[in-house]
Amino acid sequence: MSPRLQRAPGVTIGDIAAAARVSRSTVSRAFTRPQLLSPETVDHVRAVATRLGYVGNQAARALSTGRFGNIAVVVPDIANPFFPPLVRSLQSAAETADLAVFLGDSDESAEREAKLIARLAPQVEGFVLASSRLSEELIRELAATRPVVLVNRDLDGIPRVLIDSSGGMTEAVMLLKKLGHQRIAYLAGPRDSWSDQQRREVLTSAASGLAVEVIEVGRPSYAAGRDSVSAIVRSGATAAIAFDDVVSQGVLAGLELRGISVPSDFSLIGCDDTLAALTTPALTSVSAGAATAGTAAAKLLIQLLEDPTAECVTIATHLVIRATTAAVTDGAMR
Amino acid sequence: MSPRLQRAPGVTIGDIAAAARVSRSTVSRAFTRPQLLSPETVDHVRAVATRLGYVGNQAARALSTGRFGNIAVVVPDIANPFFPPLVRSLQSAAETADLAVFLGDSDESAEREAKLIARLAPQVEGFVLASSRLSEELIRELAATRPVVLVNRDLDGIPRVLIDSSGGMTEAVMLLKKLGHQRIAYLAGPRDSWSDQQRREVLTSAASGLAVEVIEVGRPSYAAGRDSVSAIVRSGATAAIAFDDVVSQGVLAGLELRGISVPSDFSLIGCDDTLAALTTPALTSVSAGAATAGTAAAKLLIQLLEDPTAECVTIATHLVIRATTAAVTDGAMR
DNA sequence: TTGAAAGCGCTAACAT
DNA sequence: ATGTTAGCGCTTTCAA
Repeated sequence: MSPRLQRAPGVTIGDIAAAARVSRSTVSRAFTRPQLLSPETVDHVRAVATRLGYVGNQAARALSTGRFGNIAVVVPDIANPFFPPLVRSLQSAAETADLAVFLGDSDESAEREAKLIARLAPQVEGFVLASSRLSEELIRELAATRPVVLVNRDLDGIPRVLIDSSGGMTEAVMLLKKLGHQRIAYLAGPRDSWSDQQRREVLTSAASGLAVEVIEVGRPSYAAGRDSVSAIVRSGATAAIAFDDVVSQGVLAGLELRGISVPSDFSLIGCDDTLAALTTPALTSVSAGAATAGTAAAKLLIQLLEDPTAECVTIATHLVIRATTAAVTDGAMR
Repeated sequence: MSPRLQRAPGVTIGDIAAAARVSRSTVSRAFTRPQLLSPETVDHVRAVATRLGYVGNQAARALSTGRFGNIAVVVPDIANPFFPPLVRSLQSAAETADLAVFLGDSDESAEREAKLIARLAPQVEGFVLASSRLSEELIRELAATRPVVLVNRDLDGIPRVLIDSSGGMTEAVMLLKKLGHQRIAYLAGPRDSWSDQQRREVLTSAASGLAVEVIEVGRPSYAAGRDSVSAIVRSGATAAIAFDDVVSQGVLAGLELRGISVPSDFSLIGCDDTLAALTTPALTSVSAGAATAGTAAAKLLIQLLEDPTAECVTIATHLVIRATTAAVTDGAMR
């Protein structure tokens, strides 16, 4: 049976007190500190509350306790397929702890992110900042005020969930090497993205014996990927790893446009495994477990709310091989 | 143990009043109704407030005014690519009106949706319910309480944004007919989805001279689409329209698996245009303008907050032709 | 084990 | 144009 929705005037503690013939403090205690009451009283009050469809007024509670029961998650672009699974699992975990979640979309802008945070700050217990574009200074300033959990941003001393690309990226490079590729391209993501920085590093260090051409695509998008193909061709690479699956799809389209077939003429690997399993051909991708990260971030924040001790959670990645990688056929792109 | 110590250290109106040597109401008015005050007073108070780093306490404001400055958007599944663009544009429009937005993900469950709503209700001005799974009764009960805007749910008298598939669906059928198809399949969505109901109706009425085979796939997913291919083959259809792009991708994969090429052997059309433009091959799809709907819903709700008059906004769809449709080659599937 | 009463920070009559 | 006062719904001393 579905819970009843709150009625227009709102059922207050006073209403319950009257109906249950107890004082308002007793009603309050029945919910917040039931151990102080006799079990019968607790049961009775709760039964009445349920019957009346009582839902605590968070604003009033917050005013009294300073706790809001809300958290906020801020992302650069909820339409980027990396974030929805993260937000989804985040909200699910928050719900379990009876926390409501605000969503902020900064549109990849540090300025909008700051505004969003300022707007939300007065009514949330804490923040989850995913792929934050904010300056380190601003983040530290915020973190000094209230619990903050970072996702894919590595700031020492601030609780964070890091999706460690190194495993998957290394596997990707190894695979490409094994398949006979000698020159590969990396379609790089935004400069201020921690994930991108990490991927660049891993790539160059794992690529011994392999030439890596870094191609900047700016804001990662399908169009950016598609348009980067001329640069890829120019580089002479026979395989590419893209910053994410969206870019990867764009590259795929751009290659097909030029008559370059994947995987027979060219091998392609994406990252994050967001679109990869949902497309035809299915994309080889570095799986990032965004959903896992969302849950981890929520749990970390919830824990932080009680015990403000910094922590860092790392989530491993691995390569998921699908239809877009193959051995070089004649050693070079046609 | 004093929970009050956890309250965020904040500068209050009282502090400003003392520092500025005016009453608290003057301080309040300097922010909410400055036209009632002398310009000098306003400037002075605001200067002091800024110097002290004053940030209004939303909870207190809400408790006093009954206005929260928050709205909530509830979706069945934020990971479904239809919703992120909607939520994104919704939040953007809300931001313009200085409204913060809560996100609820009901996981396709009416019960969880009701819980979410009950939890959020005491701190939001209004709701946007996208593809709500709630019973009509519960929705009406909620709508009696506070402004509610429905997306893709058609309840008379309740403000709603309807993405009208009929235009796009008709175009799709016409195209298929023109291309020489005589028997097409419709991969149907969830029974309780308004969009699906509308699509079925349009399909059967627009398909004169065309045999339409309706194939139920249950909860729309990639796997469901892929697994429905045997039924498609059995039906003898040479083209298919899928309930959404995710199903469409699944069908595409299933067809390729059986050696049936799209579009040379089979024509495929998706709906919603979510994944369609981001994949290779790009998918022909009935564009649904989810982002437009999000903006429309936000605007409708904002308008409703001032003038509670019901309204219904309809958003037209059209067919976007991409690489997955073509004329029948030999009149039947190989 | 329960009740009475004092605020939390703010806004909005009602005064002046 | 500005001050005074009374709450909003809840939690939490302090009493009983």
